[in-house]
Order: sequence, then C-alpha cells, then structure tokens
Amino acid sequence: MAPADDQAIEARALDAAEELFYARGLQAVGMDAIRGASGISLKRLYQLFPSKEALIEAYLRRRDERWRAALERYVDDRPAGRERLLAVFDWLGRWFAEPGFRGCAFVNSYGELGATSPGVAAAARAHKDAFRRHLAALVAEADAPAALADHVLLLAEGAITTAALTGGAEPARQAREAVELLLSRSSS
Amino acid sequence: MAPADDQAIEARALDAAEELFYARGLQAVGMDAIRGASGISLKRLYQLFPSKEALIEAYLRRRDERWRAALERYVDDRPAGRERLLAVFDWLGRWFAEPGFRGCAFVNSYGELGATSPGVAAAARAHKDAFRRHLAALVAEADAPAALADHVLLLAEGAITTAALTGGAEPARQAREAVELLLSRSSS
DNA sequence: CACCCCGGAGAACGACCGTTCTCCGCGCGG
DNA sequence: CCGCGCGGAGAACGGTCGTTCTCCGGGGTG
Repeated sequence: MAPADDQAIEARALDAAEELFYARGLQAVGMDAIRGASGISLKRLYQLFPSKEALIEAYLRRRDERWRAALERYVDDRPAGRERLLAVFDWLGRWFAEPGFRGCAFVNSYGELGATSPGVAAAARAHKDAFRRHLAALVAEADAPAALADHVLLLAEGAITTAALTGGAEPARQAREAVELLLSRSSS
Repeated sequence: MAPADDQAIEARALDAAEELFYARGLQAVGMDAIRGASGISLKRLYQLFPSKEALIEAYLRRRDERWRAALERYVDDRPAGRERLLAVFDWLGRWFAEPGFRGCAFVNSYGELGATSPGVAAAARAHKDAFRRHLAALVAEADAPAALADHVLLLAEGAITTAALTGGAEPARQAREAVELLLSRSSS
C-alpha cells in the first residue's frame, strides 16, 4: 500500500467529515455516517484517526487552512490598499450566498464542544487569531490606523453570525459599508 | 397543590437548565443532570416539560426575555440619545466580564441544534430580531441614519463571539469605539 | 497450489441518554 | 383509623454511539 493511497483515503475521509460536521453539527454525526458518506470502513477510519475527537480536530485544522487560503487568494487579486481590505467583505458575501452556508465552523464547534474539548476550543481560537492577523496586515497595507483592525474583525465576525441566522448575504454588504465609513473617517 | 408551587418549581427547573445548558451545551447535559442540579424528580420534570426539546425551548424563551430586559433596564438609565446607544456596549462589557460568560446562548444553541431542531433555530432568529429592533430604536433616538442600526448590530454580534473566544472584555470597548467613529462620521 | 496477511462488512460491546414504569411512603378525605 | 392518590427515588427499556472484534474473501509469495 503506497502512502499516496493513505493520503487519498484520508482526504476522502476529511471531505465526508467536513460536509457532515459542518452541515449537521459535531455530535449529531456519528462515525457510521462518515463511513457511509466516505465509503471508508470503520477499521480504516480508526487507523487514520485514533478517535472521533482526532477526526474532528483534523477537520477543523484542514478547514482553517483552506478557508484562509481561499480568502487570501481572493483578496490578493485586488490592488493593495483599501480595495484589498474591502474585498474581504465581497468574499464573505459570496461565501454567505453559497448553498449550505451555516456560519463559521469554528464558532459553531466552539459553542457545541468548546466547554468540553480543549482541542476544539484551541482550534477555534487559533483560527480567529490567524484571521485577525490577516486583517491587521490588510489594515496596515491600507495605511489605516491599527485600531481599525479590531473594528474590521468585529464587523466580519458579526456579519458571519448574522448571515448564518438570517440566511441572507446582506450582512456582508452592510459590514463593507461600515468599513468604508470608518476608512473615510480615519483619513479625513 | 397550589399553582404557585408549580411556578416556583418550574422556575427552579429553568434555573438549573439555564446554568447547565449555557455552561456545557445542549446535548452535553442530560435530563438526569438537570434533575440533580434542581432537585426536581424526573417525573415532575416531564410533567412540566413534555420533552427535553420543550425544556430547551422554554430555557431559550426565558433567557431571551431576561437578557433583553436586563439590557433595556441598563440603557434606560442613561439620557436618551447617543449616550444611550453607546451604553449598550458598556452593558456588553460587563456581561463579558462575568464569570462563566461563554458567548451568546442563541448562537451557541443555533450552531449545535439549529440544523436539526426548527424550534431552536426559530428561537435564535427571534432573539436576534428583537435585539435588532431594539438597536434600531436606539439609533433612531440618537438621530442617526437608519443604516447605522445594521452596523451597530454587526459590531455587537461580533463583539459577543469574539469575547467568547478570547475570554476578555475588550471587544466591547473596541465595538463602542467603532460606533463612536460611525456616529461622529454621520453627523459631520 | 498452499499460506498468510490486509482490508471490508458488519456484529458485538459497553456506555449513555431520553423517556417511562414500578414501587413505596406520606398526607388528606371519609 | 382506613384507603387513596400524588410525588419521589430509581430501575427499566429502547435506541444510539464510539470503539473493538470476528469472520471472511482475495491477492501476493514461497
């Protein structure tokens, strides 16, 4: 068995885990459901991930990497400066409009298991930290005051949860609007 | 047995449910734990609430009423106008600093069971709707443009989840700062 | 061809949970 | 004083879940 097989199978397992965990929640999805969706036997699943907790943490880790990479790819297509910072909210708006959007996987996971599972809590904190650092870099690039990074983070975070609850994409537009106002204020 | 007894027992049940559900999550708390914390027998619990779902919904309903009443009491002590709108974030800051603060009960519940339980999803939406209406009224009182209500909602929402993840109260101060900037911008 | 090992399918196991049932004691109406 | 019904404690039941085990077939090796 080539290691390439292992990697491909692991990827399929994580694909199934991500789809199910994100759509239905962590505790609502049993290992059997992941086996059914991935076609990977329970035995093999437990060889790749020693426990459901480990699978959950691997799911969160990979989702963090992919989510941030997708955001970065999107905003890096814009010219550096205010445009690039504002593009964050265009990307959020596209995300909100995707079918099956159900809010931030890390916030959802933290609400469900953060109190019980230190691994889940740490993953959520790491994700938000990395997001915040990215925003701070964009704010610096836009020559805006550093405090704006916190404001932008709160607006993005609020837009994500509000979009999850209302099911629409307008929070992205509203948050972008607020950032534009804050930017014009800080440069006056 | 006087109905007053029933109400007192129901209140004790909801007290226990609120403490446990909020601290540990909905699915992590069994009916047995609520019986242990409240001292109310399972039989009586099921007489008051026909199912765990019903207890969860009653918990959310009561928490919504109390949360919004506490906020309203706090901000109504300030003079009408911008001060009153900004007081929302002072109140949030006090809430964040309370021991056991773990974010918005409705966002957490929605992340955990919103996909499975329509009742939980509806309760979360109703709570955010009512909060938004309250903010809109405060924005109108402050003679600020109506669009500011959405911006303030996003900042408050973002502050709540960010405070939950980082464990500090600064997001309230940062959000207040952003609202001040937006207010000064809109009146210039 | 015989052997062996790996992986798949699914049963099995132990724990837990929501809900109901049994049994018992206690207080009130005759 | 005698029943009788309500409430409490906890066992019981049915289902689910995480995890492990059993059994079996198939493919590579001598």
